[in-house]
Amino acid sequence: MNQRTILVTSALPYANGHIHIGHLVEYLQTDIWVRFQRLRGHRCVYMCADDTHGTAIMIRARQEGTTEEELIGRMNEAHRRDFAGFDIQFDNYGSTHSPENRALCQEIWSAIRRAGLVSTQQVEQLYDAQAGTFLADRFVKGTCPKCAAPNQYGDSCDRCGAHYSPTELVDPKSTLSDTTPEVRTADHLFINIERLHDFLTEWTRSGDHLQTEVANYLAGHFLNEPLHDWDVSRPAPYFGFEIPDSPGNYWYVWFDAPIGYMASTRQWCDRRGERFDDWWRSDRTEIHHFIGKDITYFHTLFWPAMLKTSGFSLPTKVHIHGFLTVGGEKMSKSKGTFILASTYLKHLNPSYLRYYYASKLGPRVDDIDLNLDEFVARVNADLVGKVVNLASRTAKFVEKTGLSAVYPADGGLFDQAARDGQAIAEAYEQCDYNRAMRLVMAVADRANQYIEHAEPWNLRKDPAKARALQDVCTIGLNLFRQLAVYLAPVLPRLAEQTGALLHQPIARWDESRTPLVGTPVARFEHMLTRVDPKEIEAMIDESRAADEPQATVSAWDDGPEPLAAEPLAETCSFDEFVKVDLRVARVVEAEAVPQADKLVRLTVSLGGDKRLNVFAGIKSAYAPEDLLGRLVVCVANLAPRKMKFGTSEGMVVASGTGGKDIFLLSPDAGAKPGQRVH
RNA sequence: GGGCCCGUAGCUCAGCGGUUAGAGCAGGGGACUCAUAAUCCCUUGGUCGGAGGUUCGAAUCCUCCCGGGCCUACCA
Repeated sequence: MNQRTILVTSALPYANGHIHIGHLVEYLQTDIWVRFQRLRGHRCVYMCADDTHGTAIMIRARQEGTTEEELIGRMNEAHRRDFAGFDIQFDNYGSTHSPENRALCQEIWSAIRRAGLVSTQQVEQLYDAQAGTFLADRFVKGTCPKCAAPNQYGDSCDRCGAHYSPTELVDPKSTLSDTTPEVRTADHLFINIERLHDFLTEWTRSGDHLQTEVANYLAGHFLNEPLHDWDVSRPAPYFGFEIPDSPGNYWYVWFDAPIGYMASTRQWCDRRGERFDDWWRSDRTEIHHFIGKDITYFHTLFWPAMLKTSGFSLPTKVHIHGFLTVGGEKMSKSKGTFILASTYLKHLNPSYLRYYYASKLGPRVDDIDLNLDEFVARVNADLVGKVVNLASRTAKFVEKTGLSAVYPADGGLFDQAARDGQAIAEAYEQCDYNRAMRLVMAVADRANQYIEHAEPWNLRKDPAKARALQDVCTIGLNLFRQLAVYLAPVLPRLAEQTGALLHQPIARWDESRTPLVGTPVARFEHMLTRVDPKEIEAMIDESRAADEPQATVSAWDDGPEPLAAEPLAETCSFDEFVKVDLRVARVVEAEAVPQADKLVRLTVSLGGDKRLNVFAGIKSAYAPEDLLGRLVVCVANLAPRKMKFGTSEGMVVASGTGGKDIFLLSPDAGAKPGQRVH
């Protein structure tokens, strides 16, 4: 067999969230395919990375009071951990926020420039002056200009379905700062992709690059009319890479994200001493992308166009899968079906999900459903009842003797299963895993029938039939080993356990064609336990519980704006905190400072005869007479500060943005002046 | 609003123009007891979402309708 050289990618998960079981459909589908190719003896590498750029990351970092780099670094670690927990094995897992990616973006961008495909066009957009950022449609809310429904997003109305641009909204508000955004115009850079129209028409239709339904979809929806220019830049502020020949503008996240596939490859090449061009500029290397149907457009039109223009290899195939539903419905946080990878791993064995998805996945774009009852039934019946059971019911009879020295007559069972390997391999190759699993289970059924018929448990009773017993178990274990080979892409752990049981590691698909004889057999240990439905319940409960704090927050309807407007300060140690001596104090004198716009002069008592003279900038919100007698919290050990009107010996703490929007803190009833706030 | 996909036995799906529509699981009956109450044999069960049409012939092709799912809304 000719050895193929194959580069495989999965879509880059966005650094804005954790991996959940919906994501895993894709990474498991890809990992199985990669493992299959390697088992077949091909050279196959699997590249992935985090997709880290864009407005959403920028805003989230702000809301969490952290930097984008810290946020994406944390997510990168979490993603790697989750993938590893599911035995998903990348050759390299990088980040789009890497020097390699920046360099490749630059290289591809230059090529697109040289090809004369870039133009500058003015784009009108709402701008939030307080947050200092342009607003995507979903960051603007206002009243629908058609039906006057309040609280509608900037693009269309949920109530009447009207379409409009965010500039048409009545009384628009930024969801970031709750201020009224202004209309601003900015220059954006566009790629004239229409110039590649003929190339794309040809590419999408030829060479099995796409599933037929995808090719038809593109032909009927995009390629039947001129392609719009693609807006690939965003004005500052934007978390991403600044475009070197267009200062102040950044590459749109969808420009640099797919280039992340290449950047990840480059990191791997540098580490392994490989030549990058052997992978991305070679006719001999196949490139396979696995993606979800939602990002079809980017991977089948823009991406090939970018690669073509910059002289890199085009994808051999873009494999597109559907989405996951749970119990026939979209994953739901409140129903507990929005299950994070990490939550799953706390309760269940990853092999279960690997097998279950394999048993559901086909080569089409169809959605797949995770039915939890079926999940239990499939795993228990197929994996434990049929497959593992084969070893379980034969291995112990040959623990002492090992396998027969010569493979016995088995009525053609082994040969038939070896021949089935062909069809199973084809199914894997086509990503028709559910067909592959059905074929494998048919082999398992025949093997169980054979054991049933041969009755090793009766042979065992007669010492004269020891030889026959050994032969029957040799056959049973060899059929089992074939299954382990066929399932190895899906269940790498089972393949390893089988290797250990029979003292012969499974490394090649072709090992399913030659019976193993004469080897010792290790003591049998359970390879996979049955799914306990209680664990599923516990997992669902935990997923539902994870949603509850959020539900509480939303019930109070507290918006994220204040925190966004003033991000958290850097971490402060306890020692630093205790330096600040906060005390409960009573206002015993209060007078406005006539010459000052904002100041009120207070005398606060810390109990006994301890008094502090404090100037507070609260005139616009509090009348001095209303303050007399009330309790406040003040910073009592603040260094005195000389002001025009006297010396301020402390600070009265308050929140708010200023003006009428100032709120003094007061302790609950019972607090006494002079008590420290800890 | 636009679009894509699906609707075949209780459940999950295969079949995608041609003999009486299949599988696994579940259900019912039996066998076995080696095995993680696993396995084996037999068996019940469907007017292929609905209505039209094309055809000698349709679950399979076309149209419409109904039901479900999903995506999309600085981009289509």
